[in-house]
Amino acid sequence: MDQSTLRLSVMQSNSALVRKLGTMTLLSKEEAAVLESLQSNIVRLKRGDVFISDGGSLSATFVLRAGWAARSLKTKSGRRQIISVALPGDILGLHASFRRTATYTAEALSELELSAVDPIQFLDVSRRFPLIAAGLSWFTAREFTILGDQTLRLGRLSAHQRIAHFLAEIYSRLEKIEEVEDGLLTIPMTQTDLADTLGLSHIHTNRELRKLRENGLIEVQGRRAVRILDIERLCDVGMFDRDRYPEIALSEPLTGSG
Amino acid sequence: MDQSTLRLSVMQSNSALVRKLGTMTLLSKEEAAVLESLQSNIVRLKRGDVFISDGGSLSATFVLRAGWAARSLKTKSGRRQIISVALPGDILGLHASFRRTATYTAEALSELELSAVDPIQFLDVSRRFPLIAAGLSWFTAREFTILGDQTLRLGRLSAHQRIAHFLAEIYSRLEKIEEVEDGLLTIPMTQTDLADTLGLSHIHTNRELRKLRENGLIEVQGRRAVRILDIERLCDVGMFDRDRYPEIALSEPLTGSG
DNA sequence: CGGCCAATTGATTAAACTCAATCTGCGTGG
DNA sequence: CCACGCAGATTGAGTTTAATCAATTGGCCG
Repeated sequence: MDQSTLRLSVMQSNSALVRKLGTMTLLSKEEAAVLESLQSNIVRLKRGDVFISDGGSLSATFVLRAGWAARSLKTKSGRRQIISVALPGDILGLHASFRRTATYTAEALSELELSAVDPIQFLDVSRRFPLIAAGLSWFTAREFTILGDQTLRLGRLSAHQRIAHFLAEIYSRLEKIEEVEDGLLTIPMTQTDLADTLGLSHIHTNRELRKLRENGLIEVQGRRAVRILDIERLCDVGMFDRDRYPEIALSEPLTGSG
Repeated sequence: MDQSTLRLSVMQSNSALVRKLGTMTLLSKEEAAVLESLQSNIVRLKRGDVFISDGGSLSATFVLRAGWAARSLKTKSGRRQIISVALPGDILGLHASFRRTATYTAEALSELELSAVDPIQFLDVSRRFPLIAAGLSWFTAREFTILGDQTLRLGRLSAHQRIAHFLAEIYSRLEKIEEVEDGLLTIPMTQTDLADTLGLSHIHTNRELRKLRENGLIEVQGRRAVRILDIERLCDVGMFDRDRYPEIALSEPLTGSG
């Protein structure tokens, strides 16, 4: 089996994690199988369920198999801020083996399918399969980039720009996991969730969404879907750089293979 | 040499990194020496110098030996947002071995002493010394926590609260590296730097600082120092949890030692 | 048909920004 | 030693943005 065929088979895996890591590194069949086998302990949750609690103990690492989740924090006065949104294939609590206290809350934004993995297994697998270790580190680095972008968004963009920037980011991330069809994004967040992500009131979020609609940038389809009508202009409005999360170049040598 | 004596000697190391890691894991003399030896290539920079450039290539990992640095991003319209502030002992670009493109800019906030380390060396040392690997992962997790707090600060705190929260965080972090003397913090940031960290205009930052002064929470000493007069009230005002960055408990078993 | 959650709209208030001057401390060249 | 220049800090005035308060509407499910 040549490399492109292999890559194809990895991309067809039914594990979102394998598909995602497969876009970053070139996993062997064995590596893909190992990653699959880690995810045997599957849990199903409904919207609103909390599976990691800020300040509580974190005994497992969670792999998102289907659905969306939010990492969030609350001020002492009870206001919620969503730190970042996790999409299928993302990992939460990868650091569980080093710090067994959670520093954020994680909750289901939609119906959720996730697997709870003993964090020691991740360490073990990382030791045995350097490419997986590299992939996981790559993941961590990407999370870092996304958090940086979130900071820029909250600190230096207007409400209008924040929404456009966020939608562009989600578009870009969903695109990579083949979940965009003709500009249609299924976003299982309420406007209040969106507001809590963008540091806005839900009322202001509603009004600014309407402006994006009126400007012909997006079209809201029912309660949980948004069609991006003009991704170029959306990126312009939100000052979002479409090339910000590139795949790893397959020709690029992967260092750190030990 | 018993453990407490060993710990003492590590804490007296002249390398901020060794001191910092030493508060997290119990480093052996050999491990401390290896960490020291990594940092032989020392660079000195002056305020404003950029040593990592967003979008540019990232070929080294930098260890901050003395002085402060900022990770920042710019919007396309040129507005600056400081993502996080790095203090002595912090590491920038630890992911350089996995992603050789920088996703933020790093610049000196003060005169700076840092060492540029070949990222492969970090990988190599991590493989040979599991405790160091654990310490570095711990570092990464802590950076994550700090970024999450920054997000909460920008998204859900008022200008007044943001300043109090940030000062409390800095107090807490400086305290751990023995750089607080009787509440006095040496903060080598201009008010514009502070504003760019907190997502505010420098004018508003100035006014809110004055209010903190008028309320007897802080006292500004010259251009580059702030005395915290009442850390309890400052934490209350900023809704900052003083116990948010605890040291690792020495009795807690370190997993992932292989 | 209610009941409930989410979305929407209007009116008002409050927070933070921008623009426009000063002011101040400090270093430097004359 | 002093005038000058400059960057950073400070203050005032007016404007904009976004939050809050208060209803009302829309859709969906039992």
